Amino acid sequence: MNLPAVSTLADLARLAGVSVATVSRALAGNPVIADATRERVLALAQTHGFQINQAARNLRLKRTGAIGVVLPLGHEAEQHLSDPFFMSLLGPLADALAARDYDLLLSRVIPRDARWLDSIVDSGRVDGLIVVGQSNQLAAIESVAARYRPIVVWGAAMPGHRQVTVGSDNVAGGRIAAQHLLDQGRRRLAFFGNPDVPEFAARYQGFGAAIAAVGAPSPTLLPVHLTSAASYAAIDDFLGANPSPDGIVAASDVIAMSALRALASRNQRVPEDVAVVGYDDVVVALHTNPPLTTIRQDVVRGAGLLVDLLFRRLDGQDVESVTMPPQLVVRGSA
Amino acid sequence: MNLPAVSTLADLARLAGVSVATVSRALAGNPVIADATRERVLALAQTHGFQINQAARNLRLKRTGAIGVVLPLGHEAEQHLSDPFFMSLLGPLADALAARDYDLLLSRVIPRDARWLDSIVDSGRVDGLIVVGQSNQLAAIESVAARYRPIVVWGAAMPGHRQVTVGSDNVAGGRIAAQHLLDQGRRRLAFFGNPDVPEFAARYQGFGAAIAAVGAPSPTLLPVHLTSAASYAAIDDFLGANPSPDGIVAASDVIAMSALRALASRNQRVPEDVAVVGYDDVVVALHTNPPLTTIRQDVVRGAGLLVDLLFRRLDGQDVESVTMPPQLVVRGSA
DNA sequence: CCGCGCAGTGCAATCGTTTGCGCGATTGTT
DNA sequence: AACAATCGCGCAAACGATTGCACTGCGCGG
Repeated sequence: MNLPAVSTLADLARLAGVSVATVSRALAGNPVIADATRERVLALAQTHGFQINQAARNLRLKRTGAIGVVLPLGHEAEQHLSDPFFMSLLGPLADALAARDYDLLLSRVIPRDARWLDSIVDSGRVDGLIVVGQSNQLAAIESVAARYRPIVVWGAAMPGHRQVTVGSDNVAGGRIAAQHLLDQGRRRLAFFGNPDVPEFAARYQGFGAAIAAVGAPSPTLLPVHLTSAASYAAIDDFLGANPSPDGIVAASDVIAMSALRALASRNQRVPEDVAVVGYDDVVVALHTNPPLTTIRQDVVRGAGLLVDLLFRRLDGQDVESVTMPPQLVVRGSA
Repeated sequence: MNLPAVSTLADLARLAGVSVATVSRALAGNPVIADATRERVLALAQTHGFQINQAARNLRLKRTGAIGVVLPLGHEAEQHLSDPFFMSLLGPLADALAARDYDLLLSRVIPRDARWLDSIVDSGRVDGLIVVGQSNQLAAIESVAARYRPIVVWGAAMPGHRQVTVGSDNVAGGRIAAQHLLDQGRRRLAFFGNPDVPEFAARYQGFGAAIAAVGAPSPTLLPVHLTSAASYAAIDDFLGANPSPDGIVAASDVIAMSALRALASRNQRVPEDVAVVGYDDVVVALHTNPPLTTIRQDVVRGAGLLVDLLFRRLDGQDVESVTMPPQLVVRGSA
């Protein structure tokens, strides 16, 4: 069958013997159209594989039909790919946006000046923005959030800030991780991670609180960077220069993996000599040796919430940041 | 300064005291406009931060301004996030497309029927398609490529096929990996990976050829799945039921990591008892214990080439598939 | 001095949808 | 039976940019 391509409402209107306006309303499910007419139009659209022209639609509706998803690479600009955890948010985000008939416009940005976010917002290419990770760009995000409604952020909720965030309860996560180590009788604990990143700061805070609560010695903080090479070097140096802790909480699984490697190279057994807890439960956490005990964040739910809140904001609603409970996944490393 | 928002060509035209047409031409750099006029318009656009309305522009130009990037999840539909290697292509792709002023529309698809790709192509939301990974969808891709020009694929070049591909030379990669093991005197080799995936099949082919060339015993093929859980189980079963190989080439780093873990649980030392070579050099390959020896593919160059070829096809040019040389990265595991 | 060419600009149609408004036909009310 | 209140649908004006064509002056050759 070689049907003539029907690519516009006008084509469809001609076939159905009605006006363009009627076709438009029929497809939109506008109840003012008679059921019989609607069915006829819908059937024709179906058989001819009609797809509406989004550009025209968006123009008329004064929207772009796309949501920008931006990955700020604030720390470690030289690293050309971002955190595996953030990448794992991407898939679920794509799905959640597709479900609402919005496109996902990906851009990853190395912030070079203070106005990088402004220029994305003002580009007019997106109807809203999802920022994945606060990185060290809290101020830039905050300044945009103050003037631009449709923006939501994956990260830590900061009291007093205007940005709407979705994230797991990092304080609780840090506390749970520390508690897991304390429960095993470990007392010489260390935290590996850069507290300039807000999420990490919160994890460190919970970590410290749990330790203080049981009166254990105050922990060590090693502010390692996120690139593999740098973090490994920092950790290796640390282990060489200090008496080894008997428990480590890493701010991310990638850091935890660096720690595992550094410990192995110094013949420290995990978990016997040193227990290690990661954070994120990225796919490969299962594959380390030993498999990584870690704090899981629910990316699917997180992605759903991000999209949900974003559209509520587009609707003009005022919404609250959401923090989800993290979950301890016990494997071999602690 | 509180300038009135200048959001359309008409606004700008009013300010410049010219017509909309002139502004349009000035911004487009059309040489028919007097230099003085062009400069004036450009200056005004600059100071008022004018951004052209893409929806209107795209409608008029009958294009969408977006390139679809699709990740087919053919094998292992239940896995909700795709291969870390493919994710690592995403960033460079976003950059390369942004450089040409195209948006990157992300969609990941679990192929449920034979026409999943057709429906993306016919949706009219994109001007072209980049398919990242052939998965087990070679036929579906081929059938679309036969009727739709602007599509390029990351994967293996298949002689006689119509799809234009960019990828590393998987046969060479497999050969290099095997050769590296053979050079160490290892002879009882195994390949872990599902040859239904074209890239993997090519790697296996090169692997086998290198072994045959030195007259070593013919290798074992274990067609493991890509999900972590399944691959670990399959490898563990295999190691339990068979005499252990002394060298393993995995079709991907993720599989290699499963292998490392399974070997560790059976107290096999790596690389002393068994050497393991991975494929892809994903970020975490550096963090395994021992660090993974692997075959690196150049994602940045690959992304650039994909975009390049795609736009050449959009231009109507005929282009050839490109295969890039892979590179052995020697670390601790082999 | 007339007319022709050309540089520079404006007019208006066009891309495909959405939607306020108006109009005829049908139905319901007294 | 007359009139009002629906109901269903079409007309036409947007949305904002691009572009073929027409138009206005000006310089210049004949």
